[in-house]
Amino acid sequence: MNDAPAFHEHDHADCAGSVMARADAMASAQGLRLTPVRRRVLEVLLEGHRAMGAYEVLDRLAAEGFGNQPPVAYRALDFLVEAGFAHRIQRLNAFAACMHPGEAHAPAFLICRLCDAVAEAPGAPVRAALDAAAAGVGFVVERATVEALGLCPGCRDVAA
Amino acid sequence: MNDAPAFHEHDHADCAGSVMARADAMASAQGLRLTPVRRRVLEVLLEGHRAMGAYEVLDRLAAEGFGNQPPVAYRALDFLVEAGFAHRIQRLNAFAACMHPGEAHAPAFLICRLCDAVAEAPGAPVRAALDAAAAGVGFVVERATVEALGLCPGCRDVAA
DNA sequence: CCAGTGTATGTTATATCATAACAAGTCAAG
DNA sequence: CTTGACTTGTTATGATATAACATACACTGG
Repeated sequence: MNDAPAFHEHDHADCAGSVMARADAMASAQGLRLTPVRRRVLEVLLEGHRAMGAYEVLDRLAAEGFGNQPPVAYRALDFLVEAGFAHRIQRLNAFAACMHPGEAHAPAFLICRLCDAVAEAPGAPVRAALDAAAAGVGFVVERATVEALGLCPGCRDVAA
Repeated sequence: MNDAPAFHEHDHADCAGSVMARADAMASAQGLRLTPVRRRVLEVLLEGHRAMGAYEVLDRLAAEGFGNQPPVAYRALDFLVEAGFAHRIQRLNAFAACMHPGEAHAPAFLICRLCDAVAEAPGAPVRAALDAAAAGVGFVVERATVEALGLCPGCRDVAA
């Protein structure tokens, strides 16, 4: 976990497939049920390879014969986040597939303001700095949200 | 900017007053108009000394004869955030007065999940770590959101 | 002074994001 | 084959946020 695949050229079908395979393995190993709806939501997130709103995901589900009410999407998304298969991007009120399921990580998100791509950067050093700052005032950090808005390599070049 | 006043005992009227005075000075210096609505919103945030939702602020405004529609609150809050007099806390969909107006800072927020107090911690080291991680993949960080959810000193003791 | 311009405020309406509560279906263990 | 845990579906509503337009205010140049 030391690069940000979303910003590189890559065989996306392949990368999505491998993430999906790892998620399957993890789910089996932990007794989590990756049901059709949940599986499909994860696939949709992987296909999009970007942060997607719950209602956007819901539209996809509805078009494929799943339920068409918000809780259907929110429940599947909440499950995926809880299981570590997806992340919630607070800044966008949106969700993105985790590209490193199973690997312990404290992700920092890099959000391109032009193309909306979202990449996970190694967040451990960031988290360490945050823990240190918090410890200075006696605060105990349980969960951290680290999100950067800016320009990805491609859009930076285009903008220049 | 090297502590988190929200978690300490302090003369709050005094601290709010001094922040307000600094905001006034800054606004004058920069030609920003700290109008009655905007001023009152900042006062409300300072009085609460915690993150407040836009509609909570709006209720206060409405009770005092200002407009009672959402845009009134959102516009004032957006102005304060833009001017650096307040911060938006993404995690809570809420706003908090900036306790260090005018000082350059990259705040990291410490949010107590029990008492909802919000403090600003020194975020420069965190930001530096984030910039480094982003630079590794060619991403340029323009704005960063760093928010930690956990326990403040007081609630940690109570919980123990 | 006062007309013109830009900014701020107020209001109506609506868009967007999210969850509570309950009903019905699925499936495996006993 | 029934019970219990979980998942999915649906209805309804709550919470957060903004678009669009009208009105009021305040400064500036004539």
